[in-house]
Amino acid sequence: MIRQNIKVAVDAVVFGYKDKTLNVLLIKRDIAPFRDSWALPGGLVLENESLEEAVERELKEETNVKVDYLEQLYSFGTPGRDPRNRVVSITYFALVKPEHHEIKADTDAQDVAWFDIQKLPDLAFDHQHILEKAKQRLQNKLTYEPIGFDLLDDKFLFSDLEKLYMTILEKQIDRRNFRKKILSFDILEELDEKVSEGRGRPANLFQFNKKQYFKHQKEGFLFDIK
Amino acid sequence: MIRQNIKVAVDAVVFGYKDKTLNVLLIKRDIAPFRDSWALPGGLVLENESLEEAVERELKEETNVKVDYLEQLYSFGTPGRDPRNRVVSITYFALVKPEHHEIKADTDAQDVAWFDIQKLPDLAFDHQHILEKAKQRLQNKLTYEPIGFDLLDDKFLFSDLEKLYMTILEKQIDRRNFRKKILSFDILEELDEKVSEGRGRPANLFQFNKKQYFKHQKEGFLFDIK
DNA sequence: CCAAAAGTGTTTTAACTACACCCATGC
DNA sequence: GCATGGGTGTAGTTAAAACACTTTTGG
Repeated sequence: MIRQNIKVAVDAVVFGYKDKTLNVLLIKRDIAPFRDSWALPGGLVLENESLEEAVERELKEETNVKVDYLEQLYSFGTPGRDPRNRVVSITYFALVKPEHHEIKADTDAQDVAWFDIQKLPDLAFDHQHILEKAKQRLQNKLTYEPIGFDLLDDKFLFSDLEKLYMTILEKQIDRRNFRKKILSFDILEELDEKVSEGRGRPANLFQFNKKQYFKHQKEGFLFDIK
Repeated sequence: MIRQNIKVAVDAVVFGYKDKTLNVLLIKRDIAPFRDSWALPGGLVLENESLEEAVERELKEETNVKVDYLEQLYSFGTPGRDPRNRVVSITYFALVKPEHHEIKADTDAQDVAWFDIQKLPDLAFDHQHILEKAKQRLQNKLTYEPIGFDLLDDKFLFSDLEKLYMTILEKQIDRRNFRKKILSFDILEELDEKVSEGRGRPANLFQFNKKQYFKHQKEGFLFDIK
């Protein structure tokens, strides 16, 4: 067998929706290279864990975050992307709901923080590039899968969902058409609870019905928001 | 740094369209494990080549095929997927035009062959699973990117394109609506050449105009076939 | 009663679907 | 002249886009 000394790592782009903006979870590196730079959470895969287990372990260790949605994003393996050794990184795309935001730095990290996607610091390695790819995935995915609900609290206002779509897709959306479209999918439950934001007419809370979504999906229904 | 002994490989799912059927390029393994089984072409990544270079090299070595389209598919890394060592495989999705079909077995392979996707043998490792994923990618991609042209000769009949779509998407398509739709994209050139298939009215040859496609794409046009 | 956000319907426009007959050639 | 595949248009239906006023609350 050919002698090969390539390391395998995982990195995660974790998105959270806070204060009406899209945020990414970053760690401040405590070791060289790129010491004191901000970077995506991640690290080497252990001998006997799956790739997903590696991501979840690293996220727990480095940030104390447990994600609500996780899927593989892309693998990066250009020689030289890590100045120490050849490292192939399998990257993941993750979403967390606001209530899980009890972040805490730990292993190999001096600090952990959420960054508004519009106000990012310089990132270590090729992490800027990875983040771009993740952002595109998020934008695409939002239009054909109901992943927006993994960024909101279980109970949410329709206006929050709408703002989330506008923020992430970076465009204006007509309130009436949007509401009509989403409601026509029959995947939301309107709760008998109203919330007042302090001013204006109180709004109704809604809840995503995942079972209903899977049921409709099996019957051939396609979630699709332009 | 943590001791880690995971190998990094690449594997490719290469699709070709022959005799009005969708085919996959497979090799017959000449070494253990799974000796004499059919498998996807691929192998370990060398120390100083990129992942794409590794795929292209392995395809050249094992099958003598040079692909017309290549993109990353997915990475598989479950412990135990290779009985020898832990191997993480970064898999690729590739398309070849019919004229490049001069396949030839070489390194580590007793044989190379095209298999009709409907008549596949048992595959080594988790290659069946990888192939499923590739097939889904092909079906999806065909509807929102003009990759069908990478499976046809440079000059083709409209009926070939139509049959290709029906074969891959596994459904009937209305000839008139399909032609109308594709032509409305303004990405095909109708050539002044007719071809007779032996019987029936001779048909016109068409050619995909990639420049025109990129131009329209920049202007916001979206290729989309239902 | 004023400001602020929530809630709601109709009309116009564009895209998709369904569908059938004539044409050019080889034998 | 007949069998075979190639080429074309229209009407009906459905989904998307555009658009403005009324309601409920807090201060």
